[in-house]
Amino acid sequence: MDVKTLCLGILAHGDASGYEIKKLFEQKYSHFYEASFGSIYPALARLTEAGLVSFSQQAQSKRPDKKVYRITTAGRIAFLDDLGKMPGRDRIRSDFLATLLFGDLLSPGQVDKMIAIRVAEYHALIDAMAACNTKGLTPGHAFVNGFGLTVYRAMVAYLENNRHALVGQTLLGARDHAAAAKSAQAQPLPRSQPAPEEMQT
Amino acid sequence: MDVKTLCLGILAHGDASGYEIKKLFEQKYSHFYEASFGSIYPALARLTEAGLVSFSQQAQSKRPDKKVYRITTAGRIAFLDDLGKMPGRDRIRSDFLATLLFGDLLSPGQVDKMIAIRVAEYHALIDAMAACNTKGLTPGHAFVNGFGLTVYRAMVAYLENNRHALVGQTLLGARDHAAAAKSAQAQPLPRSQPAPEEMQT
DNA sequence: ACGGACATGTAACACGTTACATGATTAA
DNA sequence: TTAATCATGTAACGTGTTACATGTCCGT
Repeated sequence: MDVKTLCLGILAHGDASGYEIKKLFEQKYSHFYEASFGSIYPALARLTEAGLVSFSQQAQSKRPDKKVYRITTAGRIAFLDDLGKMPGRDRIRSDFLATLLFGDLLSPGQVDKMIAIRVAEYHALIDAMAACNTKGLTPGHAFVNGFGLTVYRAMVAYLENNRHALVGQTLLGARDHAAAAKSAQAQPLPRSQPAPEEMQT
Repeated sequence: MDVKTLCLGILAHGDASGYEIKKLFEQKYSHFYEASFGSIYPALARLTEAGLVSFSQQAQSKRPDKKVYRITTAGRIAFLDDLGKMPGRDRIRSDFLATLLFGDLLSPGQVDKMIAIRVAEYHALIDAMAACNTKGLTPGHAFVNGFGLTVYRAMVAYLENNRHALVGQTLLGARDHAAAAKSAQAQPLPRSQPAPEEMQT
C-alpha cells in the first residue's frame, strides 16, 4: 500500500487537506506508517487527475488557499478494490536493532545510553497513544492503536528487563576483543572460513 | 543505516560472500532489516572500491566464482565510526495495520481471514526464532533475537485477544454504513467539514 | 521434468526523502 | 528574535526493488 492509496483511505473516512493528512500521519498513524509532504501533495494531485478525489478551494486571508479533498464514488470503489487484496509483508528497518546487533563493538556506556534514550522515547509515545485512545475512534483506528500500544509496551518491558544482559556481555567481551584483535580475525560465526587465495584490496 | 553499512557490520563479525549475507538477512535479521541481491551486490562493490573490504575469489566447479569478502582495518574503523552515531528512528510500513485501519469498510469475513493468516505467519516466525535462539550467538544477536521474539509474541497475543472486537464492530457497522451511504458523507472525524464551494472533479 | 539451492551481477524503474521556495501569525 | 504552526508545492537526489541474464546440481 503506497502513500497514494493510504491518502485515499483517509479521505474515505472524511474530507481533509494535505496538511491535515500529514498531521494524521505523524500524530495518529506514526507507529505503522509515515509520509512526508513531498509524497502526500503529489499523491493528492495524482488522485485528482485520476478522478478518485475532488477538492474545494477555501480562500484564507494571508495564506495559500486551503484545498479540502473529498473522495469520489469512483475513489471509494477503487479503494475498496485495493483493500480487498491481501496486505504484503510489513517493511521494518530498525537502525536501533541493527546497531545493538553490534553491541559487542561498542562501549557498555554507549549501549546503555542508546537503550535509555529509546526507552524514554517509547514511554512518551505510549503516554500519547494511551491518552488519545478510547475516544471517538473508528473500530479500525481503535484496534490499530491498541496494537501499537501493546507492541510499544512489550518493547519497553524487554529493553528494561534485558539491557543489563547486553551491557554486561559487552563488558565481558572487551577483554576478548583485545585478544582477538591481535590474531587476524575473530570469527564466532560458521561462515566462509577457508582459503585466502588472492586477496585484492 | 543503509545496506552498505550493515554489510560492513556483518563482515566485521566474520567473512562472508554476498549470497551468504543475503541468507543472513532473510534468516536471522528479517525481523528488523531486509535487503535484496540488487542492493547487496552493489553495496559490496562500493565497499571494495572504497577499500573497506577485500575479497578472495574461490573457484568452484561449474558455478560462478564465490567471492568471500573480508573487512579491512580501514573498514573496521569506518564501521565503528558509524556505529557510534545515534541510530535514527525506526522505519515501519505496515500494510497489515493500514488495511485493518479501514476494517469497517471490509466484510467481517475478510478481516477475520487476514488476521488468521497473520497470526499463523507470526507463529511460524516465532518457532523459527525460538529454535535458533540460545546457541552460539553473539551477545548482540541474542539480544536482538530476543527482542523480536518478544515483540512477535506480543503481537500474536494482541491479535488473538482482540480480533473478535474488530470483527464484531465491523459487523455492527454494516448497518450504519448502509444508512450513511445514502447521505452524502459519513464523517466521524473532526476534520474539514465546511464549505463545499467549487468542487472540481 | 520441475523446482529449489547455489552463485553473481546489471538495468530500468518506482518510490519516497530532503531541501528549497514563499509568506503570515503567534507565542516564548 | 527565534521558533512553531499554518499552507502548498517542486525538483534533485538517494536508495532500493523487480526483473532479467546465465548456468549447474540435486532431490522428488
